[in-house]
Amino acid sequence: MSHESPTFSPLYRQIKALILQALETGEWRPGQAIPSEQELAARFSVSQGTVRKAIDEMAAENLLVRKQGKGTYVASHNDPRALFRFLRLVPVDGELSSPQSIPLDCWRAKAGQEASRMLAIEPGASIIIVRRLLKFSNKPVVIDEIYLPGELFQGLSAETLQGWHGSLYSLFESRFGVRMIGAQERIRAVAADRGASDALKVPEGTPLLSVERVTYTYGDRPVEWRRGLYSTAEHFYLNELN
Amino acid sequence: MSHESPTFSPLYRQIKALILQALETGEWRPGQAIPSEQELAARFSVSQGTVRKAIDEMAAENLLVRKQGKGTYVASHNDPRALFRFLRLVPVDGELSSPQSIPLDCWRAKAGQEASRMLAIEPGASIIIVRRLLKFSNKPVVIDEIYLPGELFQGLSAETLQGWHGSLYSLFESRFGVRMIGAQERIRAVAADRGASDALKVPEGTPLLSVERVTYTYGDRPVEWRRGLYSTAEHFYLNELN
DNA sequence: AAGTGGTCTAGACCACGTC
DNA sequence: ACGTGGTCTAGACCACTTT
Repeated sequence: MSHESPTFSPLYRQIKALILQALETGEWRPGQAIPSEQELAARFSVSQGTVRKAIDEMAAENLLVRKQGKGTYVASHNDPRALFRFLRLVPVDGELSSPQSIPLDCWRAKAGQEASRMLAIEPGASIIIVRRLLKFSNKPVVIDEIYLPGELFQGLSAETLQGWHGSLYSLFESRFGVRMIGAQERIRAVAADRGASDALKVPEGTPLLSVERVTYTYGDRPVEWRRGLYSTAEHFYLNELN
Repeated sequence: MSHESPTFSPLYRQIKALILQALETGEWRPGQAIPSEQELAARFSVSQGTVRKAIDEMAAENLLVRKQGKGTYVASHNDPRALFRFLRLVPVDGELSSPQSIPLDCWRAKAGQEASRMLAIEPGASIIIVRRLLKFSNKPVVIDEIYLPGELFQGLSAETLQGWHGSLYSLFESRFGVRMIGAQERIRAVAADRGASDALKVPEGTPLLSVERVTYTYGDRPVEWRRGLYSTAEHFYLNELN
């Protein structure tokens, strides 16, 4: 194996890229087991240790999940543990309960300047906008406005959302084959306007968390842009720094 | 090597614990190089690969920093790269500039209920309280109130803070031997009270981010509790979700 | 018993930084 | 030239799950 200098990429990263590619093309689907390390080693003609290192990195990135004695699985948003990876909201006191997602609106539009920049699509391209409410213990806590590229989410409608019980990302994954694997959130404090005050049942002007999120799929391609307003009277945004 | 079942801990974790212990006792200090993998392998009578795996984990936890060709170093808050690991504040537009820390007050007190719970010390134990302002490009952006266990930070005074140029954590590390290695932040939105409005030069009632942080040293021991109020007019809190 | 991931070892060689 | 971390291999054995 020759290791040419400027573009040197170790073997295990090339293997990683190949596995990634198989995930992207849907050869192995979320929730399913991928082939064993031995099989992959044979397939790619490398040692098991090299496959192992590739998988190690992907497990650290939450793309794969290892289960000793069973196998290695493609991570899925159907797994309830995955929910709080993207929703870092915790009640001030009391147990961590699962929220209920209530779709309010869903319509099509053309991408404006901001949406086109955030989603890396042409201005004027088709987008879908979803507004939805998140309730914890039957109390409204988050109001979200979500922008999706129309091309990837063809057929998404209010009815689709109504009929789905589970997280949005598990819907996107199951119905549209779009897997969210990372995101960047920009957080500020804002005053509740009329709309937010109505939806969240708080007085106008109440300080709220504004959480702007760009979500990425494989290859760091942005596929969702959303803005959430969080009522932090009884919840807070929890962040671990390591 | 026998691997008794219920309390089984792999060898590389035991090595990790030993290295951790050496860090804790100050055998190797922040910024310094630790012995080479070969030396450590000899010292602990294991293979280099086992030491390597222990160090891998500690590098992933930002306790050690590997530098190919040079050696492995103890992570330090003197390293300017470490600053934004704990200060996730980014200007809306413009370059990422380093903030200026301006100490306002520093006094001793007895731990109340909340401080004693957060710092895991006895109620009534001695604590030190610091108030300080953070300026970016000479504009006030963050006002912090910081609670420290008096026992660990004996001799910390307003003069100490005045004379220090660098981050607080690099001061704590250099002068008091206390290394911050992780933290948990609870974020909410609040309205600026009189004090915050004065310090941050914003109208009373302006929505601000309230960031409560508990910071941990080795062994997950809490050693700092602080509350910051962030003005998010020209900055936002940036969080990466993976 | 068989198959999976997890650990541990030993040795060879490569890439990087320093002397 | 030398020492450091980084990669790759091959083989042995352990722990966990399923058959």
